[in-house]
Amino acid sequence: MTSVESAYELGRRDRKKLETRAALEHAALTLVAERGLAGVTVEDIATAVDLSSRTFFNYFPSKEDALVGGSPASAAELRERLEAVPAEVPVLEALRLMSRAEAEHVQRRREQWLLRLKVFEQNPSLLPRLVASGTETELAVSAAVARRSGVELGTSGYPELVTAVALTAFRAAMMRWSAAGGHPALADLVDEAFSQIAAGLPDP
Amino acid sequence: MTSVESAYELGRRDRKKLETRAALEHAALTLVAERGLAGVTVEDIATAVDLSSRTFFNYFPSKEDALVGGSPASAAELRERLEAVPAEVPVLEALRLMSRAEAEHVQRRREQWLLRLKVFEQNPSLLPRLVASGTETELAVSAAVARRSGVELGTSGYPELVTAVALTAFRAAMMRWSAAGGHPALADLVDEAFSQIAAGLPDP
DNA sequence: ATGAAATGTTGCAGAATCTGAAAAATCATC
DNA sequence: GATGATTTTTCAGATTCTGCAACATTTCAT
Repeated sequence: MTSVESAYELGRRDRKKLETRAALEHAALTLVAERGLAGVTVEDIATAVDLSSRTFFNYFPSKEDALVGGSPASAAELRERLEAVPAEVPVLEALRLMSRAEAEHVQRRREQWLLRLKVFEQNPSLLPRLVASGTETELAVSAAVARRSGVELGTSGYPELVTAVALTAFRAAMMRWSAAGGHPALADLVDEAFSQIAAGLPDP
Repeated sequence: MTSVESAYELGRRDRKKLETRAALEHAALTLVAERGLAGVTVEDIATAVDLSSRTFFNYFPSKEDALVGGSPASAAELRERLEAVPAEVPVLEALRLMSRAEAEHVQRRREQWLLRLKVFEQNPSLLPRLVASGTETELAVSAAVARRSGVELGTSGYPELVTAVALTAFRAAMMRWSAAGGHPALADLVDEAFSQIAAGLPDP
């Protein structure tokens, strides 16, 4: 819970910064959910939070980035979660545990994530960005996987492959979760996906 | 080979269109490889092919889309390749065969794809787009998978998962191929990735 | 061959995105 | 409170992208 604890130690300035960022994210999501991606300008979003549009760009490089928001977790957090799993645990299982933890984190921000995923469904051009946020983390995670499995990055391709597949499974579970209105427990869907993968994805 | 055969039947107009499109793609790739993404404007690209920038936008909605080019294959082509595989073949194996065919197609355009992948490595902000181009196809393929495996889309999540994992494996193989300078046969790398997945991604 | 229809290309006007630089407001600290 | 650091704002400007109308080329029927 490093991130939460350290939040207590922030001064007014940084607290406001986080607030502003969250407010912009929220405004962007709700506005785009209402009017669609093309129906909302950065100006609109900024005005909704009573800020100048230039300030918006101090927080996000583009309109789309505000919708993606902070990635589900920072690369560092995921890596920590992975490294917290004992070394005897097989790699895929370790990635499952990491993903479960992440799933619970997402579920804690249930409403926000369902809104986000809904926006993404309605504006498919955004989907790439969602994957993009994973791109940075994918590197960090695959590096950790390489260390754990004693394989060098860029040789066998194993760390890259397991990592990519694991994150893909996580994303698939999120989509399914969203499509089901967020009713099932996301962690269960994650487990299910990993089970199928561990079994080699046999015909159903 | 439907696409090739039908290409013979194109009139001058459509032939020119394809040429123009390819020329724009090529110019975009080489220019960005030289100067970086930010160092190239749409104006530059259009001028390099002696077209107005307005015409550029008749072909591609954005600079980035010109770099991604036509996806490795159209969704329809992939679906056809998948449907060409006998129904008795297990789903994952069918997807492997489909990916192999695609790999050979990419290898036939070796230089172009290596350049593209190099540009993507140098401009990580583009990576999402590469995956994006897969997004459309992912839908078509998962629909075909659903039909083949007799499962409805959006219920078990199985078609979506296998499809996503298969395309991920393909992408991982392409990255590895690119990192290795395009020397190994892409089809072999694809096979290897699918083997590991079929085995449940055990520790190496 | 010729003319009408369809389609491709271009220039222009204009909205929206995004960046740099400097002034103005706000916050931290002493 | 005064001082220094950070954030927000204003402003100018480059670039991206879209609609529209004019013009050029290709296609097709005759």
